[in-house]
Amino acid sequence: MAEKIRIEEVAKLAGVSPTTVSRVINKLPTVQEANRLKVEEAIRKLKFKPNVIAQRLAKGKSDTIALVIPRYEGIFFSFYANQIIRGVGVASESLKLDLLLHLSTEKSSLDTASVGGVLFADIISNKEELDSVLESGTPCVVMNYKADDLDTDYVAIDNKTGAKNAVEYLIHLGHRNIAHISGNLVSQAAADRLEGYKQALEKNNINIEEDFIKKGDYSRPSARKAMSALLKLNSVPTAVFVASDDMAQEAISVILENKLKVPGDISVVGFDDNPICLYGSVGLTTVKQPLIEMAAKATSLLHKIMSTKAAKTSTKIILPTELIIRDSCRQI
Amino acid sequence: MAEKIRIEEVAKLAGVSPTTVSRVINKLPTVQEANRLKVEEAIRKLKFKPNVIAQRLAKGKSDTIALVIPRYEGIFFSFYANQIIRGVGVASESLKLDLLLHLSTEKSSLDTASVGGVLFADIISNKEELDSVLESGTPCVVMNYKADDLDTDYVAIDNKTGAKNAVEYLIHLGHRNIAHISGNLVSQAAADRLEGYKQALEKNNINIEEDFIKKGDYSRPSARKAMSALLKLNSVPTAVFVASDDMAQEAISVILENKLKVPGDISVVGFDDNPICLYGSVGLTTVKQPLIEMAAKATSLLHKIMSTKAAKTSTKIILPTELIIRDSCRQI
DNA sequence: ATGAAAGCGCTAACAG
DNA sequence: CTGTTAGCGCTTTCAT
Repeated sequence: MAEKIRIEEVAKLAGVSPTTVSRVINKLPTVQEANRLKVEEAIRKLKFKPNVIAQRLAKGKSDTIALVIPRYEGIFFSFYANQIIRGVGVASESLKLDLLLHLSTEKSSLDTASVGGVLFADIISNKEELDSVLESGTPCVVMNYKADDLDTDYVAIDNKTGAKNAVEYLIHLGHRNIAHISGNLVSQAAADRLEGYKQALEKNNINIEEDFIKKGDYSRPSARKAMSALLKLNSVPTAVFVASDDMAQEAISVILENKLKVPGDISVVGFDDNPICLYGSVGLTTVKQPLIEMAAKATSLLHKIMSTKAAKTSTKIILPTELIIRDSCRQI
Repeated sequence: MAEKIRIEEVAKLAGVSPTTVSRVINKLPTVQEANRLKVEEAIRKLKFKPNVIAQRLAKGKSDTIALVIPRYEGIFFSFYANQIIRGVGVASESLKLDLLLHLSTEKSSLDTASVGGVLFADIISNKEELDSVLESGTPCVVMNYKADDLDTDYVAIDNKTGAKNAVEYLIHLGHRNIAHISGNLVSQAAADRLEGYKQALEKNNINIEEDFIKKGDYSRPSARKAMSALLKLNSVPTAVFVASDDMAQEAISVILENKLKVPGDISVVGFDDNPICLYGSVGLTTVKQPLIEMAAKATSLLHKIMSTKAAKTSTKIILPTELIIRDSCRQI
């Protein structure tokens, strides 16, 4: 158990006041070179480490950011969450920010006091939490949710256009009976993808058939159920746009189990560009979203907000997606 | 920007001293019921939230734990890391501990001052970090690394027996030419799996052929290289035990690309029970390791250590693995 | 059971 | 450029 040495001992050893030591620690320019050297020497000798907690209390601010992820299984246990955690983890590391991981439930609201800023990974049934953070005045950036109604900065993905492009690709391939298996519509992303699907159809004068729209929740079982239902329709679709790669993969399994071929009988497009879809029975055509980039941008934006005391500037960033064409779709 | 109210305002409103308010907050029993009610009422009215930082400084301890993950790509971007983060995330949530995610690099040593305890997710080239935490006297538990030489508690997986069981299963199926593609041997887990492989062979009087042992690093490319080399051998093995499912999946791809069949020509066993192997061309037989359980156990162990000021008790837990038999191995 | 006073370890305002 | 003096907001002896 190493003895805790305080700034005072360092000061004594260096023959200066605690204040001067503090100045050295915080790299303030107003310290004579000679003194700085003495202090640094003393710090080294004593193996002094400033107590961060005391620093935070005195400075009244923290360089810790919280990443809150809805503790909604479908999202927390997903490719999405993984990417976000990785992206934010790496970004905060390089910005020298401490990262607090907070799995939000409906009640457990984040304690903003210990944190200098908050990053929301999507907003699903935890809007009150966002509100309370906003109200507390803590700097905040939300990801993947275009909170235009709220006074907060965000970095989101253009889900609507991504979905639209995917469906138009299918249409250009000659498909007209295109189904959609959605994600959980409580998430804005899922709703936007559904909307993009509809817009593509409308734009190309294809009737929107409610039977072709099946609600999933991002889970494999829900995709299985949805795909099975689609297969039982009188007129089976020739293509299906699925709101996640994971669900797309499951849909393909169902199709195959029913002795149909992908893309021979049914074309499939996913969403995510999850590496998992590289190793299936057929390379999945999908919509790639820049999750890591979104996470990195959000983190550095938050950092900027935290470090400038400037008046709140509303930054709203929307990142584009990219259609990745592999082998799961065919010309009709 | 909500006004920051302090304990003093609450005290005033309730007509008691700050001390009493503090007692109520900390649920000390020595407060009259009447006063407690008044204080609680005041807290509610003022929406008072104690300042955690000040609490920490005053109490001299923190209920934040750090999860340090080696920032070694092969591990950070793996199924392993995911499971650990999830396991620790959920466990710490329910224990009301704050979770700090720390990606350790060789230099960036964790600042133990702000943290009440530390969890290490494996030890790879960051042993000095462990040492420094240990030396600081901060409570600490390491996962997946049997640090018997160090004075620390740990929760690990019985990799050796897991590997041994997998290889013996292959032997019982009649295989004698069994190869191994290892993980990165700087990790103890990979070394143990290799050791288990060797022990199984020895126990069954099968010669250990160095040509059959290929060193991978948990990455897919390394597995590809290893499997290709194996296929070029004069006597190609009839079975291969691979140190991770991800690598096993890649090995299978290589085998298939060479017009051989799994398990027809070559049987394959993986390690992890990564869901990814459910959806490949063949269900992968694998060794399941209780990662989530390990994470949960480690977290609660750490919590116990942190909350009891008792003398250090050395707890060393080793969790068993389970062989999951699917379709990638055949009788010979 | 309760309050006054003294810190926890550091930073910030203000003189000098 | 440097030291002195107050705090940051809460907990904790120690009397009462």
